[in-house]
Amino acid sequence: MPDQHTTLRARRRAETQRVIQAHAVRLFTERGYDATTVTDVADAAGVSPMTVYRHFPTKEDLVLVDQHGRLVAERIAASSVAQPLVRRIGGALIASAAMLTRGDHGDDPAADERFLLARLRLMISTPALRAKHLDSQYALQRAIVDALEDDATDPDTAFHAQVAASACLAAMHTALVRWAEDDGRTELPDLIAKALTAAFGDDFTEPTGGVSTPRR
Amino acid sequence: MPDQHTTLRARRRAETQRVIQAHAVRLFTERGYDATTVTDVADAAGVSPMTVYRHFPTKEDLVLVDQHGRLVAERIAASSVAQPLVRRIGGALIASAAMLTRGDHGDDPAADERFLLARLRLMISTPALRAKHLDSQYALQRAIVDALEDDATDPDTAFHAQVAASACLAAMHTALVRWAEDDGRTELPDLIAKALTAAFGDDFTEPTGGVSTPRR
DNA sequence: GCCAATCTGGTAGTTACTATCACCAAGGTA
DNA sequence: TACCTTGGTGATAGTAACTACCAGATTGGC
Repeated sequence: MPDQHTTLRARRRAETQRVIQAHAVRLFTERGYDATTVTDVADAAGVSPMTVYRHFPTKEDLVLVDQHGRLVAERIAASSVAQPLVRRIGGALIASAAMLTRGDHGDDPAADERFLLARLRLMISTPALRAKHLDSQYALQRAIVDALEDDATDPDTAFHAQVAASACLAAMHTALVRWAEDDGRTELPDLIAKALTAAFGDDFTEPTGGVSTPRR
Repeated sequence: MPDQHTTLRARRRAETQRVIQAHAVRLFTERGYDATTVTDVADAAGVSPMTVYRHFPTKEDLVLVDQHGRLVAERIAASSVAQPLVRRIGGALIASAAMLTRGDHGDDPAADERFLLARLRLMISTPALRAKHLDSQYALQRAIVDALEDDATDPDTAFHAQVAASACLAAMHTALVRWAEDDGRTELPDLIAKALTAAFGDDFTEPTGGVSTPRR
């Protein structure tokens, strides 16, 4: 079996996924999420409802599926253990956001950002999407804690990591909402940095050498 | 019309709600949330499925409905505007948690806490419940910001309040999860205080010019 | 060209939820 | 007591998100 992702099958699979998701986000934006059935999406994409469910387990996944979690976890694992927790996590969140907004795969860089904004607006305004998105952020929180590699035998250390990760993600989420309300006019990484500074103040802005506390 | 809540109708209504929710949480815990249908709950409670939907708009509400949000918002509104944000919000969260765990309406005080624990365990382990619970926390975040009464004409001030509220709630949620994992053996208010301290350090523990707080 | 793996589509469910109807008890009024 | 409005309850029928389960078509390695 060729582990390359460039086999014809894999390329077709990725392409149909892209097409289905694009039509889904467009229809949801035009007619509303609840007013659009999965069958509508399937018809628009030129496939059967069954195929939609094959690629996206739930209707919500048509909007929520992305690579953000993977990006963040990789950045966390690559970050220096010497830095304070909020700085490690916050830095990874900012860097990942920069990658996402810059657009990853050529073509039209602005199109990627517009698509991201459209998805984000849906995630914020539609209760079902908002709920599942928040749950995926909760999953990301656990992934972050795992990626920190604290070898946390001490329950207090583990608790500290959980708190730091959840608070950082909450701050980022607030920045995301603000970014969407602003129609993406502000730079997202800057907004996230601002949110983290608002939450943690010096603990986030000042790196390791700071006068502030290297506390428990 | 008698605005008292003690009319026969209101009492019966509250009682049926209580009975339905109790049977629901019991069945969900015994058989699992997904494996239990709304009809099962209705049968156990001795009512029709329609009646269940009259009292609880969705299946998730059978577990999620509670008074926590109202408690927190009231405490926030009653807190001193002079205090820093995280302290106002954190204080309200701790005080509300104390009220919830102490049990509010007589009878068996430990029963209230056991019921709360059972609900919380379901909220954490069942994806659908977890997602909607997180979404209700997001709604609580906006309620908190409103209750702060900042008259935030300045968008930066509003942003700061959003960030503070979301980060505090994230810390509280981490404490809730820990509390459930611990089967409620630790005092919940203490856990929340610990989480807030872990997240914000001195910003939370040290009040405006005050000495350190009597924490554990 | 051949076989296994995969993609796709159709049918027939289950279940959460909604809309609409009629029935009956609660509670204030004559 | 008799009446009548209000609101809780229940049955029926319908929508839509899924979930097996089965059958045909296409790809990719031999």
